Amino acid sequence: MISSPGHQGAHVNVFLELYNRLLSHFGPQEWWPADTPFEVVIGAILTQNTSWTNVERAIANLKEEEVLNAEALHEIPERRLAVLLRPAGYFNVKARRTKAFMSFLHEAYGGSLDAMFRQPLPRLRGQLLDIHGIGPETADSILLYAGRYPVFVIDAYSTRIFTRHDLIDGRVGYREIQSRVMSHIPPDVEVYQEYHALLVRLGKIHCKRTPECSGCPLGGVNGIS
DNA sequence: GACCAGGCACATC
DNA sequence: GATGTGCATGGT
Repeated sequence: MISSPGHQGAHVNVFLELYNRLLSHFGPQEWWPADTPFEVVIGAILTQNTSWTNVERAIANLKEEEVLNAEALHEIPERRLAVLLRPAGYFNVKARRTKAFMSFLHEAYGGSLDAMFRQPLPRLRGQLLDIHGIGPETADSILLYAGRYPVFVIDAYSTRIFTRHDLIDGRVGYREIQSRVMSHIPPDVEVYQEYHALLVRLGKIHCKRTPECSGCPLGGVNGIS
């Protein structure tokens, strides 16, 4: 639990309040579900607009074929990779994106994730965004969960929850939402990881389509349930 | 059978 | 800059 610095009545940090309530209600989520940082990176690409259970099947295929490593994934033909990625959906797209990342990793860092993660945050974030198929959420997931950089990940769930509870304006962009959150939460890798995971946990069951969102564990955050 | 899932690139206006 | 569309499997 994080305590709010200026907790003197009128100015409550609603982002912090939300985090504390989620943590109390659900407990630690212990994300990202992966054995290695490399697996986090690949999972981040594969989970784009896709349920995690489908990603798990594709990851299992990669492990089965023993290609879930920097060398083998760089060598494997895109066509054959696509077959293994089939259960994750968009398999042709994701095969291309995975190969694009592998090309970058080898050309820029000799295939070494450790070397890549030695780069300063702004530089590496820019490099990741330049890779075909890696957008803001995928880049930030890689940075936070694989590289342990203190960046907050914004996704469809967090956007919906923040909007629904009136913590942000519904139409602002990714960077705007991200900076809004990060300006309210001290930079801490563990907290950022946990917060994002908790938002996904909540988003799977609430803040979806019904206006009432009955039974929401957040109750009165920002006066809105 | 419709709708959804831990996005992104690209075309068009 | 905003909006629309293709990409694809598997669960509810």
